[in-house]
Amino acid sequence: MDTRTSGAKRAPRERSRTNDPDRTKADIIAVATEEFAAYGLSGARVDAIAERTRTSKRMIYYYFGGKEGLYLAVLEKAYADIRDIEQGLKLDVLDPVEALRRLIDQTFEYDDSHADFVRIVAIENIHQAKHLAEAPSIRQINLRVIELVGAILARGRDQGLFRADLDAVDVHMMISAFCFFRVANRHTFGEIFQVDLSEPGLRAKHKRMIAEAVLRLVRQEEPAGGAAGG
Amino acid sequence: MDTRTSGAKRAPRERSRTNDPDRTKADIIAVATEEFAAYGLSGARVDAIAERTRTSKRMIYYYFGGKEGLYLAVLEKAYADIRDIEQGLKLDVLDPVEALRRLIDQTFEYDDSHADFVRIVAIENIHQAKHLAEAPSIRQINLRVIELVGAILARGRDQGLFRADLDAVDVHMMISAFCFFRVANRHTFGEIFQVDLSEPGLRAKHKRMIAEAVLRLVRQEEPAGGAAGG
Amino acid sequence: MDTRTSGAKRAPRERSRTNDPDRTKADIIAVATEEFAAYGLSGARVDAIAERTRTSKRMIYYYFGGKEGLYLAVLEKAYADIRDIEQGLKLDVLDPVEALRRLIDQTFEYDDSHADFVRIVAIENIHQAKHLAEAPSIRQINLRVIELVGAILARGRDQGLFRADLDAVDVHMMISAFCFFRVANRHTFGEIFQVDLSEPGLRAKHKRMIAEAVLRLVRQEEPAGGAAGG
Amino acid sequence: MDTRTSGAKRAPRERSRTNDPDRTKADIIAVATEEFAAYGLSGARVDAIAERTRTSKRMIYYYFGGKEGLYLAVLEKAYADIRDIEQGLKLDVLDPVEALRRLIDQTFEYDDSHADFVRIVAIENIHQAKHLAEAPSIRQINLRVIELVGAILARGRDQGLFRADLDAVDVHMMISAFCFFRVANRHTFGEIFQVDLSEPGLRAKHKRMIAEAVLRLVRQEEPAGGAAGG
DNA sequence: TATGAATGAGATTTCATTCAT
DNA sequence: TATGAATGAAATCTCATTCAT
Repeated sequence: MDTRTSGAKRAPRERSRTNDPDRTKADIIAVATEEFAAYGLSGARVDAIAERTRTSKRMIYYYFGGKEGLYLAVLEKAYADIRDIEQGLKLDVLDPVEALRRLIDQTFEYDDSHADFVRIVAIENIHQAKHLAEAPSIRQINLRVIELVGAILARGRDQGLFRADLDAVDVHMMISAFCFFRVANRHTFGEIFQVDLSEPGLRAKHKRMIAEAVLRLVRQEEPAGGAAGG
Repeated sequence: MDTRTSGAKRAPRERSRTNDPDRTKADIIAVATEEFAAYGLSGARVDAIAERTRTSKRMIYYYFGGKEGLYLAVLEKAYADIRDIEQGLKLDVLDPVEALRRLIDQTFEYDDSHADFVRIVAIENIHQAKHLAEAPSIRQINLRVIELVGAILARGRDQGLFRADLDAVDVHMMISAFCFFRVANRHTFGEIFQVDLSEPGLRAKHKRMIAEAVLRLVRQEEPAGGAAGG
Repeated sequence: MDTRTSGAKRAPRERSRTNDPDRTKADIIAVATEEFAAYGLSGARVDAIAERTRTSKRMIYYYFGGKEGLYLAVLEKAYADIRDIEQGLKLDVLDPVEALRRLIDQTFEYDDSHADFVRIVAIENIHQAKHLAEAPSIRQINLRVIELVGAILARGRDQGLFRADLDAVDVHMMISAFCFFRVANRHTFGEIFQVDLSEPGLRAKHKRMIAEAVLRLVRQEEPAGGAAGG
Repeated sequence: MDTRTSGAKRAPRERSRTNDPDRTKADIIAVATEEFAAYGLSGARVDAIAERTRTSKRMIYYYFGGKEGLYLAVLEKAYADIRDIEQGLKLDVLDPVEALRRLIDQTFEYDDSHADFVRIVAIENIHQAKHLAEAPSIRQINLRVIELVGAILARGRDQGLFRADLDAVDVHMMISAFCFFRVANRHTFGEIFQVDLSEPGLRAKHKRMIAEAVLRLVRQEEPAGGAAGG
């Protein structure tokens, strides 16, 4: 070859060659999720990801095109994973209040046990959701939760239990805000106020609190109520 | 990859020898705040900050020791700025309900109009608040808000208006969570649900909503209430 | 700094620090010209260029932005160098035939002694002149030669010496084609026909030949001439 | 940097198992010719070639040993194709002037309609014809044109029409130079002088011009001629 | 004969930081 | 106090090539 062209000098392999693309890709995504969650998009290192993978750095480029492509795959996987959980909640067989409480508990538990997901979403917001904007598949996944909330609210309203001036997006944001913040801002909040938000007692208290807050909010006020006046 | 395509390209200011260290430092911090808020700690570029500064890159090292020192200064400034606002709230002359409502409004407005602060805090959480941990001054500044909430809650409890099982940290987190999430997660939330959270109408609705949610939550339930039962 | 951020570990310098940007840039361009001429744009290696430079690879990016920026600088320099030569030819004091002959000789000598220039131009043609298209400064430089040829042709025509149906671009192409080909295609031509085009005797013969060919071509044919008949 | 932005993106052909080695090889060579012509030896990508081929990348290595072997095959094919054209010219039945004119026209047309050939030769010169040097078969193929020119010149000389001091290689170079340059340097020349050398009118003019130039050059000067004197 | 997965080696480029003045 | 030039180290990415089937 041209004296200036790189030529691959073969050396004995060390890694296990799977020839199973899906497994290879899933492996890379799993490792990358942790790295991106830990250090952010800019802070994560392709080398570091590759090192913890069953394959080599080269495969990241082979399958994902680059660091940003890998990040996008991680983002998609992170959002896709939620959908599976939402299935089987059987919310429609519960009365509205119970259904809403169950959905809140579900959200609380999910965020609490999926800190990586919470961090990835926080990171995507730092990037102004520009990757999300280019992955329309992700959107559909998440719209489902709005349908769920909307159905519960409608039933509650029909039964005269819930007020009519809040819609599904408002309520979902209320729920998400609390469950998300508790995990995403755990470090600054804990550092400043010297509390450990993951401590079981506090965790349980907050789980009750968010459910109560949302339920009190959506409940139809008795005519004589005055909390909102002022 | 280019994670910096978005973001306003501002023309570099003309440099002039000020010989006013405080002004120079303040200028650097102001520029750096925007850059860190826009790109994160790892994503921000010292070169980019220096270019937009009135002085040269060397000054960043002269005054702040390096990128991380500058970030720390930005972080301290971001938290310190809140204190000014808390002055003059005169919460103690208001009745508990009004005082709490006022504090909530204040938090809502502050986060809404200080997106850079919100983003810096989100970024610091990505880094697990390890810089915050080394800046004890920040902690003290922020503990004040807990005192304020605590005083309001105590008065309300004394008057039989507020329940006794929630403490200041719980309530502060409730308030912060919503106000913060609305700004920090604006991009992913807006993208997924196709809503513009900064739209004035929605903004006003959410401002009312968070106040109502907190007030309903802390209020002493009438004996016959049953919404929270299950 | 962040545990994941690269930090520069200082080591004693080895290279001579000039602090003379123009000299540094000129040095890089000179080396790069040889490398690009030898291996083409894709074939040249930034590492190889840097190694032969007084400075480091980093400076190539500092001053030229990247490999392609450096190539563009090389291209501009290559074309700019011709202009200097064209000055001082004093073609206007010679009679048309002599002026033309002198210009041809000049072109012949230039291409012959500037093989790198010839090769760079050949390389730029491989890239379809897309870099040239983005460097309008280069164009102006070269238009001058057309003016020179045009003036000579006009004078010759006025004196009834030259024919009127060939314009400056045609004649310039004729001259360039031969002078350029002799250098650019030296290798394949020499290999196939086993001749050394740089051998002094052949070189002199071809220099005479191209002058003669052009002069015979532009000369006004005697009425009875029949070379063009067929 | 992307040196590949230009160039047609063709959809990959559907692969089918042909089991026809010659056809497979010819297919690969055809695709490779385009790629090498478009990007040069270093610039062409084995992946890109393979993608546009009817077969897989592995076949390139199976049949040609590697990138350079494939390039060599392309080079050989490019030169070999000329031979077919030279057959059937029947130059020996024409008088010397007509024969020469016909050969010139032929060269002009060939280069004009085989830009890839021209580019491959230019590329091989960038590499100093070192591949050509190792392919003696190519040499023999091309020597034939020298015989043709030589025979014409000899006949012309015998008839007192042509001068005696130019040999076949000189004249062939003269012809080649012009025909080749017009195609090879089309891009820089066109860009600088803002002319389209492939435009039919200019093309026809240049075709006439090169024939005239060569014929005038080789013709025996009348004793009284003086244009070449100085 | 044929293929998609996989890869070592080296290429280009970026970045926080420091030096000479 | 201030600056523009300069840089080592490491990051991202590319490429010709080969393996397992």
